[in-house]
Amino acid sequence: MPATQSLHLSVDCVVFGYNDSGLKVLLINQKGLSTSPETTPRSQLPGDLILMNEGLDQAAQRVLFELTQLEGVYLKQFKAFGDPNRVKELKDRAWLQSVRNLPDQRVVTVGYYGLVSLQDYEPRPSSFAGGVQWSELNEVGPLAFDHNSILDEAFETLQEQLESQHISFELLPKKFTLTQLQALYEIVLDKKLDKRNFRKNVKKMSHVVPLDEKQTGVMHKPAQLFSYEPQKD
Amino acid sequence: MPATQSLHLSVDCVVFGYNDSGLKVLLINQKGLSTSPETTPRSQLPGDLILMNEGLDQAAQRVLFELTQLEGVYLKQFKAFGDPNRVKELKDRAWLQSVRNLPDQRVVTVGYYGLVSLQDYEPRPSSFAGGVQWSELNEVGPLAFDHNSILDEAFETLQEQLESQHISFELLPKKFTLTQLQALYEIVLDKKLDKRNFRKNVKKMSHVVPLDEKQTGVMHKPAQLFSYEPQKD
DNA sequence: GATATTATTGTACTTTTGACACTATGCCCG
DNA sequence: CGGGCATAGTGTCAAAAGTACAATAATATC
Repeated sequence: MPATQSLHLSVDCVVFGYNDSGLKVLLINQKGLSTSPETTPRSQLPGDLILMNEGLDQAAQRVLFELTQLEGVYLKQFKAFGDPNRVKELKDRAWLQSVRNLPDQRVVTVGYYGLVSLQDYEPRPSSFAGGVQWSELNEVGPLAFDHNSILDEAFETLQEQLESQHISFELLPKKFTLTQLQALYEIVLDKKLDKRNFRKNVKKMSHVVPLDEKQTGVMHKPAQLFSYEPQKD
Repeated sequence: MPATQSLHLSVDCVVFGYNDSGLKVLLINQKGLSTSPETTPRSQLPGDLILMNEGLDQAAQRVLFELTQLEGVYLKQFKAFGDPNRVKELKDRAWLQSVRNLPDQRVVTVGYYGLVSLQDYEPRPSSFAGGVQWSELNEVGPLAFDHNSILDEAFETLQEQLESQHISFELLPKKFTLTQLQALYEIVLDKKLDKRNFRKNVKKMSHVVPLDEKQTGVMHKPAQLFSYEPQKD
């Protein structure tokens, strides 16, 4: 008879936030405890153990809300991470000991990526325990645990799914211009796109509909606003 | 302080097997215990709890081997299933009670899909405890737990990834004909393909290389054999 | 009203996709 | 050994999709 299994299960959320100044990722800072040298608090992805009576998607929503106050965010599971030593590194022990009943327990985590428009979800950073920050994607330093890998895989998933899954609109304001949409594509896919060809393609998408409204507050020709209509298609 | 988390983690493998007679899925039969009416043993996907010191991929390989003797199979994680009640249904209790120390424990499972060629991996069904069978995909009856959903999602994943991931070759013998490759595509994608256009496309794939060898044992013009060369591309 | 700034639009070319039917080869059998 | 059978193998044309490319239009500011 095998030994009784004993491990923890968590969810970790890689929340991407977008506005005209670029693509960011939401990180939280581990609380205090910078006593010893190699245990200086690091940033990490918002994540925590799931509760006994909640599903995984539900856990991701709850954990994200509890840690960052973000609510109703588009979240999608993308991969489980289960290396037996993923929380065993020295650098992470101090923090684990400060928050877990069983800090030595193995933890398997289910990764979610999340998408928000930084314009609609006005970011309220550091409003919570330990601090919350939107960090420029390519300025993310070393994170706790294997969170750098999780972040990388989440971004690769985003790149793969951006076009096929109608998710780009989750990163934009409800009303957006085609220039904004194109800039988003260029940043996520990391390549320049031709403006006229891009617009030709968008016109074929029945789920992107023009509104009777134009951009305001800009000092040049205001652009047509569009919105995403999921039902169509 | 939250209650200590206590749950089990398993892996479940949806192994697809292919030969000229179609696409099958590997199921195992729950052992005996058909005492009570609604607890007649059902088939299920090969799966079991992970061990404390193994990774997820490793667990999937081990569990598959222990339950079905299949070794070295292409396995890929596709989704975690964590409904809190996924192992709580009445129909599944008898079996759980017969095999688990803690039959009431919540179980989250990580789903893997697997691919084998039924020609190379000569199927040795019912060689093991409780019986092993290759079941025609559309003749799968009600399975234990949420295994029907897991199977469905695995198949959808296979359909989505077949073309982009060079995985079709895992379902074919090492040496295969273009007709076999096309038949596989037609079955997995569930649509007829044009022979000439299909071959035109294959010729563009540098990882599909013709061998100096032809089909034997057929009573008609023997076809050219091809093989998959992963390094190219 | 001139200027600055971004929005908006079309065309020619290339590449890819999709529809479609006949000839070739090897085996079997008489 | 020749005819029949079964599957292998191959090319062309039209439509659609993708790609490169630049001039005009609308608004705010000064």
